[in-house]
Amino acid sequence: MQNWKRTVYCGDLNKDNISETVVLTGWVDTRRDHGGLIFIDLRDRTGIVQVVISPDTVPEAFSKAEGVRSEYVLAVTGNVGKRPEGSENPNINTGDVEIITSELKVLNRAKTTPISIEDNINADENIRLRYRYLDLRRPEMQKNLMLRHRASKIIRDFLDVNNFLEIETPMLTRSTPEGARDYLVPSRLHTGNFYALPQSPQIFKQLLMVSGVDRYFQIVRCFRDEDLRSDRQPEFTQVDLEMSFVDEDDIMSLMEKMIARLCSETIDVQVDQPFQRLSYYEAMERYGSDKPDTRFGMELVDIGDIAEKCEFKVFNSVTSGGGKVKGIKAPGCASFSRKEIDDLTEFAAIYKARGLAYFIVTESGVKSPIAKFFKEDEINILLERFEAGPGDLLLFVADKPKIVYSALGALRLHLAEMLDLIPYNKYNFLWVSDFPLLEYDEEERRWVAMHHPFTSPREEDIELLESDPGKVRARAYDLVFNGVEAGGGSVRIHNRDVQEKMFSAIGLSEEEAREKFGFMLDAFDYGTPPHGGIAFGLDRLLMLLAGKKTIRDVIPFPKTQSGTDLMMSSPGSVDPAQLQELHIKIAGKNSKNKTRV
RNA sequence: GGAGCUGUGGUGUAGCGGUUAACACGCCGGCCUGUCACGCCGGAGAUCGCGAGUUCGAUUCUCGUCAGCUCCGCCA
Repeated sequence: MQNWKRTVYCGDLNKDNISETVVLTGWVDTRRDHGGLIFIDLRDRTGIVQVVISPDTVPEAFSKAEGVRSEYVLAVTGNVGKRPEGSENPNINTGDVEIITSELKVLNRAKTTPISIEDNINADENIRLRYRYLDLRRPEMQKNLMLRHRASKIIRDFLDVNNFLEIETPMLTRSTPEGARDYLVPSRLHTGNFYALPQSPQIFKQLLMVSGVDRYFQIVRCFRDEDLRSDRQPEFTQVDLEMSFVDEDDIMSLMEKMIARLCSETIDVQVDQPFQRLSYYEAMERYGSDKPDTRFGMELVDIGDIAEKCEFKVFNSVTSGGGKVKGIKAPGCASFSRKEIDDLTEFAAIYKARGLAYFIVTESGVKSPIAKFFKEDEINILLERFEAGPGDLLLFVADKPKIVYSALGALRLHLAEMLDLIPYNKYNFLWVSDFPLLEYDEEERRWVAMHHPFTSPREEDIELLESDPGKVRARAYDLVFNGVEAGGGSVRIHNRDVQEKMFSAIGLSEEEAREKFGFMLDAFDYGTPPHGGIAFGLDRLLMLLAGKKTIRDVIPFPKTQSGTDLMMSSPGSVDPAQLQELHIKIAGKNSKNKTRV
């Protein structure tokens, strides 16, 4: 009686195993049938190993092997043999050995798969998502799953050693004002009332500090019902933590150690500490972004002073109206055609820039429709400031600061990508800090918290909360990783008076504050330690560590851009009886009740 | 809510106002005892996302629609 229990993983075999008898299980990666000899590459999550089946020695196994096809599930018993001289395969880890089959069992058959199980396939994401279980069978996706596991484990171990307690917080919680749109869950026991899924465990972790937990963490799913992007999913995972009796430097320096360890132990990259720090204002001025990609230069250059004096009306009217005029140098792009420059203008228009002025720098001077508005010395100062020489192209945007930043910031990234100026082997981390506590929301016509309403203002700015809210600086910091916001946190308000002032600054009435956050204000009355914390987007960290362009590649079962799951067809309709039980009626004729097949 | 790109055998692509819709991989059958992108021979497989319009004729042009992706808005 043959025992078919696996004794070893395919990818773990090497010279040391030679002459061992092993039992392997796995999927048929490829089958090479030479008529008189069959090779099967057997694959499991560790890799592949070549299995040889000879008709002379094992005719029964051979005839079974003839019927085997790709992705069949097999168990193979055999001897680990050294490959014949010259037939080693240096391309695979197990290439020195092969399995001389003695017995073979087909555990299951497989239809031809809609996508092939190999790396570098170019299949439509549509199909990959519909057959996600097959997509995940591909080695690169398996690698991502393993990376995810490794990363969580490294983080968990690091935080454990540093005295953090892993504590779970509720998933059924309540909707609070501010922030993203909530996912709601109807309450059956309380007709007409709803739970909300957490956008983050923010309030709970602060209350845990009140409880004396001192250091908390959680690797936790969060939910935000907003539109999706390549780095945004409706449910995503945060590495969430909070510490008592610390200031921002304590948090940042500990987190730098954690991130550095994560990088070294997952992708063997050593990152320098301390991380670079940049103020929000400096980040916006130099990169046009609060999450600058600092792997390359191409910084924005301010020419407000020259614009102010020049004859070009568009420029000087902007400066006199409180706007900004800034530019960027596209190195070696003087040869751009009219069409290419038009395309850049169109690109800038996405960010509401009304125009894109340009200077083409040549040996014989500057060519530009607006050059005539500038004096020669103004042009020279300008070229010097950009360190521009013949062959370069200068691009300018004049507008409200916000538009100048976002248009040029995006243009900077766009050009860098176009010109292949981004060193993809670099891993740059930086902290952006000194954010404004509040920003004015034109639509709602009120101040809103830039981070969240529990972020502490700087001590010396507290008095400005009432007089000049826009000037108040927050004790907040974001971790930026290769131009992606990978995390953010702050020192929190731990004082009832300040918290009430904050609520009032964002236009939350006393009644509302009491109704929505009364429990929190109450908690602050019972001895709340100073505390602060941070949360990282685990999916984004993994995306960057894995060198992927979207977090979907590091999420086992992600949603499409329209928030659907193509594999299980969610969201889906529910039985009317379920709705009735919840006292819910679907209003409106446009209610979608279709089920995808 | 908006903009752009994409949609052709199982997969990835080519193509064009009239084609027998082409190619590669895969698949099926045959041959093959050292391959590993195995090789050789043969074969099957596509109402060109869906709907309407223009046209003698639409996979091709136009409009709409659906789906996927990228982005703006949104995302404390």
